[in-house]
Amino acid sequence: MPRNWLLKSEPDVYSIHDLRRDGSTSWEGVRNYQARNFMRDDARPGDRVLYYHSNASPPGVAGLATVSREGYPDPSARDPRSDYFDPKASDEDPRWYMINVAFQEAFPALVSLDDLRAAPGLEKMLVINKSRLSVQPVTDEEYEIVVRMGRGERT
DNA sequence: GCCAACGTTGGC
DNA sequence: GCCAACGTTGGC
Repeated sequence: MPRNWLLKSEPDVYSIHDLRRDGSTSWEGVRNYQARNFMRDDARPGDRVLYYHSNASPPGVAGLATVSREGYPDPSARDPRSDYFDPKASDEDPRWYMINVAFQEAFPALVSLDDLRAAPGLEKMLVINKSRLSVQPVTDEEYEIVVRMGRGERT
């Protein structure tokens, strides 16, 4: 059974439309231990992804993706020229991990954070309460509700 | 191992 | 651009 995740990206940096253009991408640059652990330990190919635009107006879920590669060391942590360079990362201890994600679909209209807050069944979504976590698990029920909202289906 | 200082995230 | 929330760092 695939798991469900919500991944945040700032659309000015890398939006769902960039992902559609590229087909897939490596999710580099996550520098938070809880988010890292989810990618390193739990994410598997075939897991389902809600693609969330943060720092946007409005913020919200912009589409769907899938995990296309399980967690592996994030090379940007070892690259001194990268914005994501971490001098404490090493070959023996990569410290930071990333996954690959593949484009699935862009919603016809954004499911805004306000929409999420207002939707029955989403009261416990982490994005509403633990808004800073950039990789977070989503329950099957939450996933289905958000997908229906994103596709404009009536419940 | 505590906790103050600091840096970052992200909604507004 | 502001700033509250919160994660991380480092001195003790």
